[in-house]
Amino acid sequence: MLELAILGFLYEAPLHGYVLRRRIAALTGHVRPVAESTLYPAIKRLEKAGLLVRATEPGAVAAPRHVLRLTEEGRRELRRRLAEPGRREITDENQWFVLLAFLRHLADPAAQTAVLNRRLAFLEEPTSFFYDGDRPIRAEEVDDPFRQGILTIARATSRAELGWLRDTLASLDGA
Amino acid sequence: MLELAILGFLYEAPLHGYVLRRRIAALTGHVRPVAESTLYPAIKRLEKAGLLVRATEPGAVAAPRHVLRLTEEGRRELRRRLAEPGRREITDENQWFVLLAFLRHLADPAAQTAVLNRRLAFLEEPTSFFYDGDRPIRAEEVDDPFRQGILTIARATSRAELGWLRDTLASLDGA
DNA sequence: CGACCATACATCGGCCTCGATGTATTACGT
DNA sequence: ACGTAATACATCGAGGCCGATGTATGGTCG
Repeated sequence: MLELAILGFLYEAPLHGYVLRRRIAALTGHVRPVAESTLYPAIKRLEKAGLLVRATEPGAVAAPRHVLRLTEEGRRELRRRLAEPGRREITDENQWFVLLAFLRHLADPAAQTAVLNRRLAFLEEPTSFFYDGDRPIRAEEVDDPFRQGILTIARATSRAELGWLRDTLASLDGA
Repeated sequence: MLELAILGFLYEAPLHGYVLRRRIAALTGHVRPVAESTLYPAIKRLEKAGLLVRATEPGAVAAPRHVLRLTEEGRRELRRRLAEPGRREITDENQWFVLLAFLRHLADPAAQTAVLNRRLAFLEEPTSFFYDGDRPIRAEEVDDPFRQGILTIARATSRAELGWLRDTLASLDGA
């Protein structure tokens, strides 16, 4: 998820770590902040894997900056990760949102459609949070107001996303 | 999050690991599956911390089971974690849902209200995913349909949850 | 009667993440 | 002149999570 965000932001323009950090904080930080001690090793990993290169520039404001730029391999890797997301990226809303934030970088509308269809299939699987044996329990049956909340909120989210997905798939198909 | 789920499920009744695993899978598994190799060490940690004890029973169907039971300290610890959640449990929907699933075990309605109010405060902070400098960008301004989706879905979720929160807070206040 | 699946638990190595801490510079208020 | 905050990067140790793999047993189905 972190690596995807790094690749995604660098895909558009080279950035140095500090700005990258603030972009990531804006994207996912209110929900799941990323520590600096997680970001910098992640950058190093990607560098070691040949997905990005660093160029040291004198610091405009403070210490010298390392401007990060994706290599051609890095650009391919982002597109690959967008086109072939793991199951977690599809099911976990946090990770899914990161993927969505960069899905525009997949040039082929058919590839974008394929990814959205995977999410659609996941959302259409009937799932609950609570079961009576194998039978999913509906919000109306639960007497605990907090568990009712979970089901209510999840249902509203699902409904909104299904609507958006169908609209977007239709317009991708039309285009 | 995992530990909270273990404590929460065991709070109501002693269970053995396998059943516990299936309960957790139902609660969070469709979004974020928990590997067995994560669950069993987590149980051990809690045992080592004196929060639960194991009793070996001959297996009804297969191998012998370890029936897990919370100690008095374990019960206190669940209530403590519910009453004083970390920031992540408030902001991350996945973790928040786990907390909500067990919030009923907090006997005091005032304590429940306090937790819901923390979530309310978080949801009322104006946040976006994308910024133009410091100014949050609204869904209507984004031309990328995928980023529009993120904002649309997040807004729908937020609206639904705010409605539920206000209703629930009102009824807790009335009770 | 043999294959396979569900039950039930466990370990190991590798990797990722986090909190704490450190270094250095510039800007700003007071 | 001095403290504090923001900029900008980095390391380290502790601990958590995962995939792979292992060990049993009992039930089901062809």
